[in-house]
Formats: sequence, structure tokens, C-alpha cells
Amino acid sequence: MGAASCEDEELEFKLVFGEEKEAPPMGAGGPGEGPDWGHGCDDLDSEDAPSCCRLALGEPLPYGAAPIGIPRPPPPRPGMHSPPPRPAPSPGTWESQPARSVRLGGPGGSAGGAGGGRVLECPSIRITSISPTPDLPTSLEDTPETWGDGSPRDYPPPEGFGGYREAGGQGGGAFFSPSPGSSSLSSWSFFSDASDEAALYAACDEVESELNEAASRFGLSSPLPSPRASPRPWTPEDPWSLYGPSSGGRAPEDSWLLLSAPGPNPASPRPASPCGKRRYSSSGTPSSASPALSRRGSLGDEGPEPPPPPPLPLVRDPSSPGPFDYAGAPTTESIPQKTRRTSSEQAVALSRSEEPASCNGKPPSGTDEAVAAPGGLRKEAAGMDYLAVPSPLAWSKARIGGHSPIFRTSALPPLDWPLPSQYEQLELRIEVQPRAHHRAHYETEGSRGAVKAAPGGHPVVKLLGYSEKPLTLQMFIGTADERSLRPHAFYQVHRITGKMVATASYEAVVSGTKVLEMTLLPENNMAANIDCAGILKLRNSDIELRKGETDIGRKNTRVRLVFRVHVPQGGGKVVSVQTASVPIECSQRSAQELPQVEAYSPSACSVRGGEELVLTGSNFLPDSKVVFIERGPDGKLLWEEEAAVNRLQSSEVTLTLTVPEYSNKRVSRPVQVYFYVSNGRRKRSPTQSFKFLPVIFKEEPLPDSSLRGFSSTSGPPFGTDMDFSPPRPPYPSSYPHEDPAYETPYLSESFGYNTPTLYPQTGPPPSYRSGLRMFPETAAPFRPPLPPSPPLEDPFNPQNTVHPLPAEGYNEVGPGYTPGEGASEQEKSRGGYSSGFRDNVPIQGITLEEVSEIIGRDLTGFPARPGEEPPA
DNA sequence: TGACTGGAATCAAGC
DNA sequence: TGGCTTGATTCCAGT
Repeated sequence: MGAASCEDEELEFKLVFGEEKEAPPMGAGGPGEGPDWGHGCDDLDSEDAPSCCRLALGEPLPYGAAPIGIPRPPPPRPGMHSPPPRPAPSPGTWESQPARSVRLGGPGGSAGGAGGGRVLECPSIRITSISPTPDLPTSLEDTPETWGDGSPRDYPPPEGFGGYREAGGQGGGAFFSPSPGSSSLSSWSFFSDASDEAALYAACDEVESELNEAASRFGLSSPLPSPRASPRPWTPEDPWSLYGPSSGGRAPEDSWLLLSAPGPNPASPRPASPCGKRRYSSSGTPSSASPALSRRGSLGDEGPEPPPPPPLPLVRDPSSPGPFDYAGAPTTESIPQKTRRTSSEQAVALSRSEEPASCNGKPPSGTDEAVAAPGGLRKEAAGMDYLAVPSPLAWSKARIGGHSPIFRTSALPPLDWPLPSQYEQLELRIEVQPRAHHRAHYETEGSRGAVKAAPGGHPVVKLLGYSEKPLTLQMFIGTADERSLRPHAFYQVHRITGKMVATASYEAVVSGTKVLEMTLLPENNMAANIDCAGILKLRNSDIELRKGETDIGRKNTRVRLVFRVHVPQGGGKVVSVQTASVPIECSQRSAQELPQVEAYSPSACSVRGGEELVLTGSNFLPDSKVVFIERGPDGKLLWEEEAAVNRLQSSEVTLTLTVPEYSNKRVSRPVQVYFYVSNGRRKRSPTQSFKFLPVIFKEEPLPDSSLRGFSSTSGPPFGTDMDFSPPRPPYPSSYPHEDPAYETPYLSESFGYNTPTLYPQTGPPPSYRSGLRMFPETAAPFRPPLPPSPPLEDPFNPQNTVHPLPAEGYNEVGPGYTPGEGASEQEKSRGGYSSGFRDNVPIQGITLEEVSEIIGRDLTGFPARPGEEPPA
């Protein structure tokens, strides 16, 4: 077992660094020497072992697998990012994110044992001559926590492949080192001696030009073909076929359950519920299992999390196999007492404090408290307190900075790898979006059918720019939070079959995520009707119990359908494009109770208010309220005003209201505010953006911005001009839980205000705004309902990546307005904001200087909120 | 008969 | 400590 694993590992390494030479013979690492891939499986018959164990045994993985030696995707569990290279101590150097140590197989390493193998330090890989992300703090180097070393994430769950249910202590005590089929990073662990490390360095030096590619492999698919897979006649050159037979280990409908059925009773799809209802604490873990993580516990309430348990000997690479690749990892003793909070309060605290700390994009796992802002941000009234998750923008940036969607057929990107929806002429587009609600079914329930489209029928996905031959369209359930798009830990796609289902599909399991594969046929214009995809809800407690799982399921009920296709380009390369649907609320309750705003018009009006605003959506009640709010950079509620709803012109799907007057009618710039519909406490719609315009402004599209090619709806954070963070979906509705204050900051680029603000950024997609020309007295065009196919913005698509705000130009009505003109250097450095401000102010009869004079304080350098005058 | 749906009961946990 | 509230999960019945 060990030997085989080692061989694979070595091959993997070669590929990662572009060494396409013939793989050397089996590498070192005999039994007891190599990582104990098979830990936890020792007592399992290889035939019956779950995939994870087969993996460990050197058998193929479902996903990806073409030629031997192709790195396997790391993301053992949905949501776990593949780690990017990190800056090495020496300038201009990238260093991989290896497992720092590996517990080698040894006596006692079997499942259930405590694992007694020796621990080896794993070498780091340095890739030179690469300009690292400048803003990645070098402290990363010194903070193992950055990648969660020693954190709960590091301890793979025992459930093994697909084991999202309580494992009942399976394999407790045994550690699993990265699977041989795991990501390339797991390779590090394999090079446990100096020579290997030297080889690594040498290899790295050779592949400078392929760094990106190499980086992309930090966690790519397994080279190992799945034994179950079968060739796909219709896609001879489909990249997936290149994955080898595996093709994701296409499995029968119930394969997921089969594979995932962990624990003592794999035959039973679910543990018997003691009393009909399953108790959270029924997991058998001392620490009342997941939800123990108190649903509403707060950092403040709980205080700082106690220091993490002493680091276990095995510290796995974050990118290395996770839950699904491990088996036999300790359960009970290392289940992290995840102090999670589902409230936005928590989310914000984490988010804000985390961003700087998680430059690699990975939250300091297990140490949420550590990064939680003391005194965290209060939970504001607006929005539901659904889970808002941290926004590892920096992580995204570091991770995919500039990476093109071109991959080798032998190393397709993992599911959590952000991909553009468009590349050159290729574009994967959702022609018909799914409904905003789809009640997912539990395993204990029958299927609740396929996801449907808003206008009826089902979602339709189309690949543009290619029609040569059939391709495989992959679909999985992704997250809909503000973090980068990734497989959802609590939802899986569910294949729907039946006579009413016209689209043939196959199920595959890719790194623990169920993937539905369909075929895009040229005769169908490379379009697929997604009538075969339902959504399965996994029990929160099962998922949260997984080792390394940091997401929470509570209130994390929003998903997106993610579609991905790999288009062969010749030369052994493919272009991988991906798109995601609008968010889909999957809970029954929320779907029934939460008001949803799907469209509204206008999107802006004069600060005087008084205009009629029409909202269309659902779940509006006779006593629904519409509240406008504005928040400051610190998230503080600056202004709140309830709009007057015209009940006579309102219905369950329409609300007609009068826009309230803005608090400060002397603003010189458009003011971004938000509104939400409230059906009562905790029953609020996602916030929608709205703008109050000063009389002097009108709105029209900006000329092409340099950001367009890269920006996402998240906008370039921290004043950087490039942000590859996954785009936020361009739809009006946001997250029901989202509180504007906790939104991703954006830059009001239109004003060149380069200081990052924490203004929330929700609201409609730029595409809705483009062309918007708004005078205070001129209503904007009606915002379309959730579009049938609002293309997701993507970092690589210059056409649909208009920054929300930047997309809007505010041209002064009066003559002579030239942002930045005559501005001081300082002003220019701020993008002319000040100058614009000052230039405009006089129109309203007062200048900044005058204000300064009045209040006796120099405000010229004061970074006032965009769109608002300094206090007078 | 089985899949699909909608509704609601029950439970756990926070407030 | 007990009641209320909320969200998750399970169950039931109708189509």
C-alpha cells in the first residue's frame, strides 16, 4: 500500500512541476515508511472499502484521473480551498503550502489506533522568480495557523469519503496522512529527505514559466482513474475522458450514499434516529457535536476559544486530502469545539478581522475567536442574521491571481477553483436561471424534484463559442455566500430520473462533492436543459462533525448551481469555464416566510425622495415594511427610514412605495443606501441597493474601466486594482442574511476614491445598471426580474464584469466637471474624489473650504464618505 | 405505486 | 428556570 502510494506521489510531483518525463520507478517508501495512506482502512477489506480507502490503497479516485500521476484535487471536502502558493521568505519566491509534517505509517496506525507512526517534517517547495502577491504578509510564513496547522481543519474527519454522517468514532485515533492521490501538495510529505527536497527545488527552478500552471495543480485531480468509470463515447476528446475512466467515478444514483455511508452501518443510509428526531448530541461526541457549537453562541458570550488542543503529530497540508480522503482520523478527541456563530455578528467579526489575516484566503481555522474582532461588530437590524461568511478576498486574489482558465487535460481544476465564465470566445452561460427557491430534500425524504426555473421548466445552460463536438457539462451545488464559490458542504446535487426527465445525466463524486454530468451536444447548440438536478440536504450535524469542516449549516441554506465545462483546446490543454446560478434558497421555512425582492424600479432617485418605487418579488404581506438604511464605513447605521407603502397598489408580489427623503439633501454625490422588505422581526428580505442622487448628477455608464476586466461585484478590495475574488452574482437579491454592514467592501471607483470603504455592496448587477441614466427626476428603467440568464460576472470577462459602482458614471450636469481636474496630488491619489467633491459643492452653494472654515476644522483631507458632504 | 409537493409537527438551542 | 422564538429535521398526506 505504502509503496504504491509513494509511487503515485512522486509522479504527482513531477507533473506538478511540469516534468512530464517518464515517471521513475516506484519511489521510496515502503510499508511503514510512506505515509499511512491506508490508515483507518487496515481493517477494511479493500474491496469493500470506501473510496477513500481505495484511494489510500492506490486505487483510482473518482475525479480526475487521467494519466497516472496527475495530481488529485485536494478538496477533500466541499468548501475547502486548495491552497495557493505562498510567499517564501526570499523575495520573489513562492512557496508551496505543504503539509508540514506527516505521520508516517507505523505500528498502531490502523483505524481505531492512535496512530503511532513517526512524524516527518515535510519540505517546502519554492518556486522562484515569481512575483508574489505583494500584499501577502510574509507572516504567513510564520503562522502555521494561516493554513490551519494544528487547527481542526488539519484533522481529517473520520467519516472518510462521503462520510458526512456521524462516524460513530470510526477510526478514532488514527491519523491519515495525505492520500497518494491527493493534491500535489500532499506530495510534499513524500519527499521526506533532503534529496527529494533538492529535487523539488531543482524542478521548481525549471518551471518558472509554468508557475501558474503549477500553481493550478496545487490540488488538482487525481491521476488515478476510477475503476468504475466508463468511457464516454460521445465525448471522445472530452477532457473528462482524459480523466480516465474515472470521470469522477461515475456512479449509480445511490453511489453517493454508498460511498458516503460511513460509520458502523454503511448499509444503512442513515443512523436510526433515536426518537424520530435526531438530536444534535447524538453523534456520540463528547462535545455535543456540532451544534454544540451553539447556534447562537457568540464570541463574546463564550469568550476566547480556549487554546487549541496540542497539535497532533500529523499536520496535514491544507490542500491535502480532507474528509473524503481520509479515514480513521480521530473523531472524538479532536473534534474542534468550533465556536461558530450563525449571526451576522459573528460573520462580520470573522470577516473583518480575518481578511487581513487570511491572506491565503483561508480563515485561521479553528481559531475563529482569535481573529474575531474584539467587541465585534454588532448585529445590525438590517437583514436576516443568516450566516454571512468571511470574505477571503485576499485569498482569492492570491490564489488565482491572473491565472487563466487554461489547464492541462491531465490536471483539471478542482471544484473550488474559481473559474471565469468566459474566456475568449468561449462562454458558459445560464440561459434560464433557476427559481430563487427550491426546497431541498433530506435523505429521509423522498426527492423533491428537480430544480425548476422561474419562468417554468428548468434551468438551461449553454456553452457559447464552441460547437465542435459533444462536451461534458458538470454541475454541482455551490455556495452562495460571499466567499469564493465552492462546493457547498451541506448540499449535494441529486440526480433526478424518471420519464419526465429528458436530460441524461451521470453522477460522479469529485473530491467528495457530487457532480452531475450531462452532455452538451452540438445539435442542441451546446445547451442543456437541467431537468435532472435536485438538491439534497445533508444534515448539518453530520457535516459539521466532519473533521476540518468549518462551515456551518445553520442558516446556510442558500446555494447556487454551478456549471463547469472543459473545452479541449488541443495540445493537451483545455479551457475550463464555469458559471453559477442565482442563489437558491433551499429551506422550507425561509422560502415560505422571507420576502424576496426580485426586481425594483427605479434604482435611484433624488435625495428629495418622493418617487414611487415598485418592488416585485414574493412573500410580501399587507403589513410588509420597506426600510431604507445607510451605513457608514464602520457598519454603523447612519440613517434609517421606513418608506410609505402604498397598500392599495401592493400585493403579495408587488410593493409600491414612496421613496423617503434622504437625510442629507445637500450631498454632492450619489449616496449608496439600501432597503429591505420586512415582514416582521427576522423576516427581512435581502438588502437591495438604492441610490440617492444629488440634483447635479445624472447617471450613465462609465467608459471602460481598467477594472472591468477583472473586477467582480465584490470589487477590488483594499484599493487594489485587480481582484480575482469570485464574483458575486449579479442579481438584485442578495443574501437574506446579509447585512449591508457586513458586505464586501467596494471602492467607489467611479469617484476614484481609492480608500477602501466598507460600504456594503449588494444590489443589482451592473448589467442592470448599465445604460442607466438617472436624473433625480428621471426614473431608471425598470429592473428586470431575476433574469433568465444574468451572466455571472467573472474576473476574466470584460464584458460582464462591470463594477457595480464603477459601472455607473455620474456626469455632472453642469459644465466643466472633470474629476480630478485641478486636483492636488493628494486628491489625485484619491482618484480625484476630493476634487470632484469640491468642484461640485459650489453648485450647492458651499465649498469644503467654507465648511472647514465654519466648523473650524480642516476637512480638505478628510476622507468623507463618498457621496456625502462633510458635516457642516 | 412511486415520485413529487406542501404543510406541519417535533425537537434543540438561544434569547 | 421556564417560556418564547427560531431553525432544522422528520413525518404525513394529497396529487
